[in-house]
Amino acid sequence: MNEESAQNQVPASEPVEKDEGETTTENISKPEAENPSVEVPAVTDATEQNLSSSPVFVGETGTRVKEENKTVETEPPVDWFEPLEDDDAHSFGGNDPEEESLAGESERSESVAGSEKIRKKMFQLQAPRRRRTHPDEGWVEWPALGEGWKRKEVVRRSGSSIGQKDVYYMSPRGDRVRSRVELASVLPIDLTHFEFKTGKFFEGEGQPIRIRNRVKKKPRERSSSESSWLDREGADTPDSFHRLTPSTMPKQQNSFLLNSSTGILKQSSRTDFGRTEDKIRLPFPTSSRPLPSIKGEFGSEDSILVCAKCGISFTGTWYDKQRKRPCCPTCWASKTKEHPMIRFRKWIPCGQCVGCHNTINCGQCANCKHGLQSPESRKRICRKRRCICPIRKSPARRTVQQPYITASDMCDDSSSFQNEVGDSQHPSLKSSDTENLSMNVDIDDDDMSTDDDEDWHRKRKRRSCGECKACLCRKDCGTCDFCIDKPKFGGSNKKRQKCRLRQCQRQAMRHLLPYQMGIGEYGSDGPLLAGRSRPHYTYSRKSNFNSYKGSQSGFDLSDNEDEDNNLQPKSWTVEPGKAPRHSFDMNIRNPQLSMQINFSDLGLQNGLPDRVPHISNHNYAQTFSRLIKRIKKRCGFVYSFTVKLNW
DNA sequence: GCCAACGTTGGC
DNA sequence: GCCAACGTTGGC
Repeated sequence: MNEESAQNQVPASEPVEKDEGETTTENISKPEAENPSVEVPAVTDATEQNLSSSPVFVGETGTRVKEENKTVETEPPVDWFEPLEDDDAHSFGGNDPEEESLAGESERSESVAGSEKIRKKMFQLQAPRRRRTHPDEGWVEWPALGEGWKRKEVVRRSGSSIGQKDVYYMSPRGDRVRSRVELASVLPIDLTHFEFKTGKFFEGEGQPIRIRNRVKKKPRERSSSESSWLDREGADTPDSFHRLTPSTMPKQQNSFLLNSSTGILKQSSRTDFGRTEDKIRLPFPTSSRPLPSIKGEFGSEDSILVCAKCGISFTGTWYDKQRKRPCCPTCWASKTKEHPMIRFRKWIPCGQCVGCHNTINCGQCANCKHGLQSPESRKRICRKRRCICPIRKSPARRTVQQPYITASDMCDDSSSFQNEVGDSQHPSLKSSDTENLSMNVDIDDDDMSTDDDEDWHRKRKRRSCGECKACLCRKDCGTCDFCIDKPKFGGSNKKRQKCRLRQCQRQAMRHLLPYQMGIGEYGSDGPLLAGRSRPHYTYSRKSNFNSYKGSQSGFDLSDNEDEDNNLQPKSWTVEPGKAPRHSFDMNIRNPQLSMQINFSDLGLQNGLPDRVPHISNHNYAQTFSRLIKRIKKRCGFVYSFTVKLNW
């Protein structure tokens, strides 16, 4: 490093160069050493200060641009190929219009720029200050491409792609080439067997011409949760144009596990299984290169990144949501920005537990047999190899006060995890969350397949069995509260729930079911009381109910109708256009409290007189009396009703 | 991109 | 504990 400093003839008075010298990696020093004759012009102090003191280097202000342009006249542009902090190595000193525009974009937003500055300053505390290299240094004669060609490798030391090594070529005419495409345009030879990264030609089957290391993913191989935000974020972020491996990120995520206690990053069961490794690999590090230790030296290996969140180095090209900083798979999985709290919504194998470490299929379990019977079908992981303490991942709408749970934390003591997640004191685990967690942790055959995306998909679909009458019904009743809420029925889309009539009789949450189901209407078609349990069922009819059925109560209880229909939602819904505007809540409660309806209160419950002449208390009484009779007739017992009338 | 609807949470 | 509200997902 000192040697390199000497070679670069860096003035000792330049603090940046001093600092940089101490952190320069071999990746840089090597080519420089190989080309010691390269003369490194001195950099003016003014420029140096500008470049070192501000995290925004490209056109931060008009003055800045002018200064830099002025500098260009007196000396070569500073590191035209190496990223300046936020830029990546593809930047050619702002020659790339796209990059220019992007840089300008970031600068136009003061708030963004401000936060960026803070972030960069913080990041600089972790990462060594980048060392500026001269554009003319580091070039190595590269006769493989012909006489006069030069090659250079540069390791990115900043920006979101920090740690990545870029290869550049320079033609005898001075054309700088940074990609195969550009090379092809400059060098009119057959580059079929030329590997840009290594700069070598391969013949025959020596090596694939270009290893993309990408999996041609089916749409369903990536959950929309990830794809959506990946796409969204990627589309939003300035550096999205050089997003590296977006489509494979979710899978790659599964390929790493971070033990927070040991700090060891290791490949997970996914890779251990050997199934995905063939098709999913990290894009930059070679497969033969061992994964770095937790203390892997920053920048000393290809694609070693330092997680901006936890500070752990890792291989790959993981970035946080904004792609602004490196983000290790574990932190990435959390999909939380800065907050150390995460919320799990999608299960991924931890890679640490017994199940994940088991690499041998038992051949006896249902999943193994399933695979043997129908190998073409979706593979299910052997039950013996199934992760017993999966990590839940995916972004949450809101950050919750949940401790940062790592794979190792859960693997070390999965029971504690269970206890932890079941802690009723935990805000995120109260009420529905506890149920959801227990629901998801309770893994059945399909819950932890080899494809966690499918798992998630199934979880989301588990509210529908697809077989019951309700699931097979494709038509909304148009009258239940959920239908009325729908925009197509003129609703405000606040409830956003499926028609009650179409709520799965087996798996829908019970509070979404038609109330009759709670007392056995669908009992013959599926397990009773399936889904999420609630103490009682409430069906609200608020002011968006504009009318009332001719039967006055909204309950069509005529005896000459099919009884099933009478107990279908449409029987208790109101019909638009006929009537007094009111709403009511009817709670079905303890069966032992039947016949507790105080009919005399019905019309006056809100202290209001019966303002609807043709609907008297007596009518209500009759209506509900008939209703109760019918329910009693069908079910043998009667729940009590609490009816609230909101006029 | 639209839309149905799943799943979650704050307010009550 | 309930539920209105709505962010988000997933199908099309």
